[in-house]
Amino acid sequence: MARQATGAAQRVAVAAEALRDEKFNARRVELAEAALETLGELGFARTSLREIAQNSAFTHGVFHYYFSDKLDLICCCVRHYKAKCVTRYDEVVTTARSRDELTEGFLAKLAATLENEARMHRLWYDLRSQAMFEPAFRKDVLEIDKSLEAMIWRIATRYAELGNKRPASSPAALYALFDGLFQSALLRHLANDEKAIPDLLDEVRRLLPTIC
Amino acid sequence: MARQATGAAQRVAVAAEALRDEKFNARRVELAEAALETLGELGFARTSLREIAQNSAFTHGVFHYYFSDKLDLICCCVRHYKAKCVTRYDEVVTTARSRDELTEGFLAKLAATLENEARMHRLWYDLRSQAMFEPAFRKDVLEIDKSLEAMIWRIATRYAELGNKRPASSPAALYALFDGLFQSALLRHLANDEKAIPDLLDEVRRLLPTIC
DNA sequence: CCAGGAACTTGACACTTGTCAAGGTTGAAT
DNA sequence: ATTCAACCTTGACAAGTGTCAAGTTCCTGG
Repeated sequence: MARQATGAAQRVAVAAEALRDEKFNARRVELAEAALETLGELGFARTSLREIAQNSAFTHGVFHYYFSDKLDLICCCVRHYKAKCVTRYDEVVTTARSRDELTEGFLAKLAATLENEARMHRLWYDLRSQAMFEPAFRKDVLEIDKSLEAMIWRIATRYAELGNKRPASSPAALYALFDGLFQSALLRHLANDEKAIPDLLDEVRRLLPTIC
Repeated sequence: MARQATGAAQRVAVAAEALRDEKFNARRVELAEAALETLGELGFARTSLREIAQNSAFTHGVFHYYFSDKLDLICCCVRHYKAKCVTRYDEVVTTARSRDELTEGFLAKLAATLENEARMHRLWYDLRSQAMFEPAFRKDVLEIDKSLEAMIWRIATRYAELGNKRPASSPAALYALFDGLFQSALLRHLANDEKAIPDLLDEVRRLLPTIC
């Protein structure tokens, strides 16, 4: 009976802890999301915890309550960013019924991303560069890179499938190609180059038929 | 005669000033080169002027004598870096007498660069990302990017020429492809992935015949 | 209702940062 | 030999940094 009571109490305790953990994690994500605002605005090098706090509804102390240090916070940001990014084109891929439909859907999303989420993406490129210096970032960054490669691969294989073909290059090469084009377009777009987006779209439109 | 004397004096003064300018610029380059050491080691975000000074033969004050501020110094670094980079493959391109020779020469240089100059290249990617946040960097970075694109294009056109063909893609796409592959390989290499370099070489070897 | 702990705020700390002014050193022209 | 400007060093300054400990508020279980 004592044992049973203990068992029940333990179960309750475990459940309570799980709940607390969940709440804790939800808060972490909230804070990470707030941090991403400032990081996207200023970049890694110029962003301090106090600046993050000032551009949010939180005080700078909370961040130390939920994160062991600055790197921990930013790692959490990077991981959170991933979840939002990696499925961006999946709807287009699954709904497109022809090559043209897929092409147009892809291009439209590409343009919209470049237009509306430039800040988040420049942060991604910033953090990926930071990973070359800071080992703590590497695991997460490499993982996200793999996910993005898979994302591109899903598009390419579907595109090939719709033409009864198979992609002519490896996943790595295709990702390198599109990532390189996007990165260059992003920089030009941020430098107020009006032709950045149309040039990217033209390039991709021309390229798609040649990769399969 | 007074006019002649003035003219001569002016010519002397102009020459003296030119000499002074040259010396001044030479010193700037010296300082920039010293700064590149530390920047390559720590990255833009973690590099301070004092750190740069401590890892060099100079005191931190000199840097303010020769540069108006930190951005000025780093811009000078970027510009100086460019000159060293952009001609890396030119010898291979001009001496190669066959496709195979060009391929092997290119791959060898690629591997050597990744192995020996990883620090300089991660700095380049860092600064290119910084340019997305810091307008002051954009002009130089975009210019260097163009030069690198031209460098890749020289390789591709020569490779095509040696097979009596023409490149199948645009300069922008080819640069995006190789830059993307290199960047990914660099990150993996820095993360101690032993397969980073061989994987890159395999990929490029497979890719080259398909781009022309 | 109240004790106690979780959640959060505040202010202080030790340190680093970019910048600059005041001074020293050097070398060449007079 | 003196002078003067170019060159460089030094030390100080204010502003900003990450971190943390002490205190406050709030909420929930008993």
